[in-house]
Amino acid sequence: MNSPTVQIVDDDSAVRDALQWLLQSRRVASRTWESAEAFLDFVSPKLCGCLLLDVRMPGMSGIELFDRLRALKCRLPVIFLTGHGDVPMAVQALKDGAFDFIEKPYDDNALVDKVLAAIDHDTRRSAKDGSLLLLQQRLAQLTQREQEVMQLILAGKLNKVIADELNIAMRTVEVHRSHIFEKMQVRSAVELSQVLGVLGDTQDY
Amino acid sequence: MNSPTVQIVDDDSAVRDALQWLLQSRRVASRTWESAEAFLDFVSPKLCGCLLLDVRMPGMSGIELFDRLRALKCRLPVIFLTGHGDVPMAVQALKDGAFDFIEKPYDDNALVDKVLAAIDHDTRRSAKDGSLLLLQQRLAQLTQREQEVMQLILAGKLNKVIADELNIAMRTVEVHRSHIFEKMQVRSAVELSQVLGVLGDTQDY
DNA sequence: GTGCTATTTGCGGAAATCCACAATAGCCAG
DNA sequence: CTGGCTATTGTGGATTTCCGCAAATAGCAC
Repeated sequence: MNSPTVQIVDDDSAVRDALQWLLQSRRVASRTWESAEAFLDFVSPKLCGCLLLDVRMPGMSGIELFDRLRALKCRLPVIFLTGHGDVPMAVQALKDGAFDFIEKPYDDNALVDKVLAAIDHDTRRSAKDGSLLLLQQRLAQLTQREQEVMQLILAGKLNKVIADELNIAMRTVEVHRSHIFEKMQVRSAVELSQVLGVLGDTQDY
Repeated sequence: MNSPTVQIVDDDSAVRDALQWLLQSRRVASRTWESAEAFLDFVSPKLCGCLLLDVRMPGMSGIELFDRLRALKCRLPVIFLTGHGDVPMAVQALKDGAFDFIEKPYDDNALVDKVLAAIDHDTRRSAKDGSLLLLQQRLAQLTQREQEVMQLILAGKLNKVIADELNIAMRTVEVHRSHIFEKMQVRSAVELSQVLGVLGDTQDY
């Protein structure tokens, strides 16, 4: 969809311009916002790249915006910018999943490096999310009954046992079984268990 | 093995005593060290609990000790203590896997909470490591050939195909297969794939 | 050499899976 | 009401898995 872009949110136009100029000089696309509210109006799950976010702003603070974005499931990596060396805040932000926390004045090269790292991280995450989504779409194709049967298959139960537990004929289980394999695009219960295995560990940083 | 203990490393005896007294008053076991070197001599993989570590010390710094511990695969959660609000250092430490980063002067209750959280984290990690170790011990029981066969089973291949690829009789594959299930204490290829699935995601914080 | 383990193979049968062909029944949309 | 989807079941056969019984070869340790 979109190409990786750095979203810059800062109330100080001088900072916004400096950042945008810096990134532009390194061939990194960016877009600026003068308040958390303005960006929040624009935010969409399709965004990719990263977010350069000033902590202290009139109105909604960067930290507040960060919380809102998390609530909105926006997974954009966030790099905080702050002029006030606040260790507890930095620690909390990172523990809450912020990608980085930089003090102003910042070093140009260091900042660009961190931005590039964040973009790279987001690119990888998007790819992972993509295959995860594909998997979930396949899962969604399964009918209710098929999902029930699948659970029992993954529990390692024999068709005979599954038939018993669901009070249906073994033949019916066999039919469901083959439909499940077909829809999930696997050829055995082992493969099924493996492709579904990655669903458990959806972590970030 | 050991009961959870807080290892306190600080060159200032007043700080050491204050921390130990504080923890003792909350019924948390602790032990103190006056230098990174002293602790490093004592460290063992059996330790559990957490590490309260002063950043700035004569000789080896807390950060240096932290690096050494990581190299030694010591998984003890580390809470840094520092008197100098250094945001970049805190950020780097957390990104490197430190559990927390606290500024002096610290709030007693907040510090104890973080210590308890770290101990809790370590306890969970130990449990996870334990079952992981058990799994690896079982894996180690498999002979070379059995491991080869297991790989192919996990690739979803039929016994017939496995026999072809290894240039052995199908019956041999069947024997290996049953030995594998027996040693790994599972009753089907699906279960096998599931118990081995957790091996992929050995992460921390 | 003897004993132990790993690796290999064959035979034969019980049990389970996979599948094509065929059919019944309920529900919902056009 | 007719066509499509879902769920269900049956028959019968090909293929595969699982397993006990039996046994041969090779390497390694005591």
